[in-house]
Amino acid sequence: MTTRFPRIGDVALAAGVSTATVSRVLSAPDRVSANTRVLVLKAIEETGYRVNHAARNLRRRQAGGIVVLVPNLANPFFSQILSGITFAMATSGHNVLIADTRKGPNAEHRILDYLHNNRADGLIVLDANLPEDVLSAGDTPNYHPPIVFACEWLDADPRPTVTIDNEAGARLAIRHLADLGHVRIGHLMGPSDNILTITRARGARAALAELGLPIRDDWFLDGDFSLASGAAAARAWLALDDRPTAVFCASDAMACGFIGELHHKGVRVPDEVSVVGFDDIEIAAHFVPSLTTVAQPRVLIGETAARKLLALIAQGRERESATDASEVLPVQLVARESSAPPR
Amino acid sequence: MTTRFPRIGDVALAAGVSTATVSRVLSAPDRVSANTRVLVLKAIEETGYRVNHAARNLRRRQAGGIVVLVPNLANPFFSQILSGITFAMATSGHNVLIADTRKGPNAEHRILDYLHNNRADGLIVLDANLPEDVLSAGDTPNYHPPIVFACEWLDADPRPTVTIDNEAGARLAIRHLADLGHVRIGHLMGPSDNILTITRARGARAALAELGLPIRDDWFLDGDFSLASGAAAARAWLALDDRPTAVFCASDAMACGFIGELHHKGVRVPDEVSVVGFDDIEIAAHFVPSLTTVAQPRVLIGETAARKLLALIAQGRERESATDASEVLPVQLVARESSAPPR
DNA sequence: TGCAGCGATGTAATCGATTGCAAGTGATGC
DNA sequence: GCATCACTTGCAATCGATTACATCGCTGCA
Repeated sequence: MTTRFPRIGDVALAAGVSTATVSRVLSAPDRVSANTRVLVLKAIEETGYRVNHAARNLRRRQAGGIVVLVPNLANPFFSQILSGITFAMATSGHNVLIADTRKGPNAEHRILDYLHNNRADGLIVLDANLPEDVLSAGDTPNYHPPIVFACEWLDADPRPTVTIDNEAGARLAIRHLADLGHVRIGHLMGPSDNILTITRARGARAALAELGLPIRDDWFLDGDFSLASGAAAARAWLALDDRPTAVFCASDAMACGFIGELHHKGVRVPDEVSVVGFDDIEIAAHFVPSLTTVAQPRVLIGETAARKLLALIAQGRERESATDASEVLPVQLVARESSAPPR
Repeated sequence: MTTRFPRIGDVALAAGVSTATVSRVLSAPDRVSANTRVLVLKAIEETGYRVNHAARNLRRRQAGGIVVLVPNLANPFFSQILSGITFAMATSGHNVLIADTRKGPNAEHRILDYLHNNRADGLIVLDANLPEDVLSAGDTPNYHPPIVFACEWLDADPRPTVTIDNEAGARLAIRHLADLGHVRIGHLMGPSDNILTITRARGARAALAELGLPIRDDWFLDGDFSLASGAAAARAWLALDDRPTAVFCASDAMACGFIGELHHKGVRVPDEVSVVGFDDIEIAAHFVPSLTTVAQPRVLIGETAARKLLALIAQGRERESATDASEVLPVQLVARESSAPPR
């Protein structure tokens, strides 16, 4: 507390140059001669100088950070995506703020705060099911920083997205079960208004149709991606008169909840019913039984979204505008113990 | 892009007052008369004004955010702690930056960046196993923002901590197993240099001693809190000539990995061995079998740590200094299927 | 009447870095 | 020998909000 932080002026003094030169060494080193550059760097070292980001951001008219909107931080599926994002952002010097859109009081208010209060230079949205007005580009468009959607997206929205091929993923799952010999295949879905739910269910239906297998509405169970909803679906499955011999779940969490609850009720997987998940979260390989699932390149999704956002931010500064909107990354089926031929 | 953001001056103009008054309405409303206050608020509404945080932070000589250092974001154990932290911080207007200390390239460098580069007004550290120098208070103490340790801590460090009673938690687990009739009890530990590993192992040893049960070094298995290390420990357990009939694992993740691997090898839990975990992560209740474990009040831990940090930050500004350092929160045993009387 | 005291408001300096513009230097070309 | 150009560097305005200090008007009391 006794000594102040060194300012850029202190460095300039120590190096015998102007503050402008010090600043250039920091943000445009090639605009400074090699000699003075080492001089300044030595002075920075000696004084222990650190840039004051508030001052830099003020002058540069930027926020210095981006915000990631996550529907549920507790879901381990997202953490690897975040990993990819922070990795890509670290090199650009942007802070990464993570906001859980569902948890905590007045979550919606917090998000609007991020959106409008120029706290962020850009947004990565992993939750497309936000209240209408929150993401509507219509009102006061100049107040909105650039947005990239990842994983989820809004259907007729022109903004860039980074997604996986959900229909293809669902097809992989259904075909895998069919290949094992299943002909009675059900699907445990996510929340009905969710784009992932829609596309995965569409893929599942399409695959069933192609294979000439029955598509029965009572075999399409409702869930919300959570463990608890998987358990609830297990009870619904047990209550069916005429049960499918295999269930494709739209998330690994639901698959785990489903299997866990069945186990409680004395039903064995895959002996009595095969289960396939979606996401390949870390525990999938360690579950009992280990979970057959559709794997997503999560780190890559995060990295790609981050890079896209950085490009948009840079564009905004140069007042250009042209980004090829969407990127669709591949998925992969990982076969494990939870799926087997029907009895 | 055409129109600039309204500045505080625009609001002042619209309300017919000075910028000082507008600023006061925003940050000290009672220093302004009720009349002008409504006038100013209306003007803010009309102009759509938002404070520029960079300018505010610059003038107030603060960073406007705190950083949370997490050892592994992918571990769902941490997300609820983060939930508590963000909740408490939202009301204070601080941004919350989350940094994974283990993942990504040059993680250490990133942390030092946070620490020294006045990006943060304070730190919450959930990972006490950082490189020595990173957290050493010795060098250039005035460069360090206040730090609160949560969950983990450094042993002879005077800085405030928010923890649980790890020894008591371990005792609960051991006693539970003993109550079920187990006399041959092992312990799967975390990384050897970790304070949680040390205290939990100490509690386990103490409980075994009190109960007059054998304490055998070959029954203390090595792990690192991860799923994979739990699986490895299962193989180690299988390789023992003389096995314990129950294993207390220092984390739920390891317990799941342990059980999963045993299942692969055809060993049933709890029939052939009972397992108790630690943490009570969400999946514990849904695992097969559901996991007996020691539950921590995670949201409370996060909230408490956040409040403590805010107090420290406020203190720093007033140049006082007096915070009662530590807070120890209670734990609770949750009995489920993975523990049962020995055969 | 005069003055202390208080509440409300305005004036202007300040936080610390960035950057447009201009000036200085030396090299190159004709 | 002079104009031109590239390259470095410095000067000083600027980003937008906060706040110490000054001012003003009013009340209440001696």
